[in-house]
Amino acid sequence: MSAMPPPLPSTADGPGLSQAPAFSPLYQQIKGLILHSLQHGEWKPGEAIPSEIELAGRFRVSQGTVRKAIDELAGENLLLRRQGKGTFVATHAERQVQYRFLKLVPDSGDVRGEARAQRTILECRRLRASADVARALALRTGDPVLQARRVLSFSGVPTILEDIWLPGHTFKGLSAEQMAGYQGPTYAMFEMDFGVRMVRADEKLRAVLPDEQQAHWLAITTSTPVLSVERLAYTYNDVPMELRRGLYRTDTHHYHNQLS
Amino acid sequence: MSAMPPPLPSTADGPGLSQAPAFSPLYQQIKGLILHSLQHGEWKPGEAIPSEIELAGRFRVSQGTVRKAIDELAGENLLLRRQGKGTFVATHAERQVQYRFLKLVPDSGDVRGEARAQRTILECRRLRASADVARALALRTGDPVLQARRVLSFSGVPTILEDIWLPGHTFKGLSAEQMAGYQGPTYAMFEMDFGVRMVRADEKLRAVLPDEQQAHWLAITTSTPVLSVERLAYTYNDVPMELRRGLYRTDTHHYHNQLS
DNA sequence: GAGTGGTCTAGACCACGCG
DNA sequence: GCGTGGTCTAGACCACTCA
Repeated sequence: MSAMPPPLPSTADGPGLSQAPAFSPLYQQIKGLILHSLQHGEWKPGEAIPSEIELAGRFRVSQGTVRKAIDELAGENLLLRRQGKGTFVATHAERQVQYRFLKLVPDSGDVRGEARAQRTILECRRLRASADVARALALRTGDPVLQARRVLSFSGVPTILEDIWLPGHTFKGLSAEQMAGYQGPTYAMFEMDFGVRMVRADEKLRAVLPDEQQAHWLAITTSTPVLSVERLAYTYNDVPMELRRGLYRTDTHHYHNQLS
Repeated sequence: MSAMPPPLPSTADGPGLSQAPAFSPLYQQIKGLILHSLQHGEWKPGEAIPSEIELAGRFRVSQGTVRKAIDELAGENLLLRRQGKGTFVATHAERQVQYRFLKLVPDSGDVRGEARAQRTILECRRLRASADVARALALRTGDPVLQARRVLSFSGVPTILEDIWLPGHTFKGLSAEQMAGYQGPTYAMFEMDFGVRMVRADEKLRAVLPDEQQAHWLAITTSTPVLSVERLAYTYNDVPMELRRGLYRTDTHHYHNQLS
């Protein structure tokens, strides 16, 4: 006999969901439901989601349970809590967390807001996925993909040369003008124009020598080592959505990583 | 009139602590107290700390408040929770999180437990801090420091060459035998023998060419680019405790980084 | 079965932002 | 002054570990 009636004892489901396996705490199920709404664009990047109390009512759970679900989503940078205002869908357009995935910083001074990058689009075309690109993006070889090549310069110095591959299906209609013209992070443009939000990414780093062409675009010699950065970026649910292969000059910048 | 008497209204202090500035939640103060005990070795790495209920009693707060403090410390990898068993002081000797700070992984297969590193100590001596080393370790130029140089090999292939600088005062008596003989992570040895636990670190990465000597130890040519990794590791309270300058071969391995 | 961490609830109050 | 998130409490029950 329980003095406090738990509306959803153990693995039961009020909101309309069921699990088979081990045991899923209520707040995890709530988290899943919120995640589902995020994926399906019920609330757009930058917008506020309903208040904790309202969500608690909707899901028939206590505010504390909703809170724990939101806490985790905020910890994963999917939501952003602002005391006194509400909880918001995170976006790459935020002033504070702009270029969250770019770990290259100038050797002197850490002020990233200072010298903003200038973009030069060298190429932007649609083609068929090669075997390795297809594998990375979970496509089939020959599927349509978009490829862009660009140079990022800081204070007029070309510093990053990168190739970007995107699934052609999702990014239908992306143009060089769009890549060049948008003010702010490219990932913010992806959110605005294609409803695709990059949530996390894996990077593989290597030291390499550039070939003739690469050296040319970076205004260095072929005997200047550069940092090769291969990034695979994911949207919700661990779906890979972008492959990037970049070369970073590290004579005036360095790649900064925080371990904990 | 409050129906529930909060023993420490707002910024008051039960456990014996006071703040001047803005406003410090109770659980933050509790966190500080636990942190203090960790720093002063009240509980050693690997040991269990008192149960939540016991700590709640000691600090005269509710279990929930202690829980939130511990949650944050666990999130920072200072504590490790194990359901049914207790909460433990984190250590670099844990099987699962061994080499947590080493981000170099073999290109094929991610099984880090497989091919364990073989250490070769090339050098281990005491000397006086140069200006840059002193600045990094928050010492004064000329202060005693320990310096070690070693090669890490995987499957017999020399892959990492690194120099390590440590404050001579704290690591008095560290010998080459100790560096070479210890089984397991070097950071675990630091915990055991010197009571120093590395808690977080910053790394700066660059692509460089090795000089003659470096190339020799890594069994490569001077025209093979390598990854330069400068690491500054901190113990509790953001006190810098170790400077490492490593060169990583990236022909068979890569530096893996997870962004989120 | 005792003890530990993990979940869930309900309710009170606080800090913050904004009209 | 209201609404939002943030803190704190007290208590019940669940899941896990180990003797």
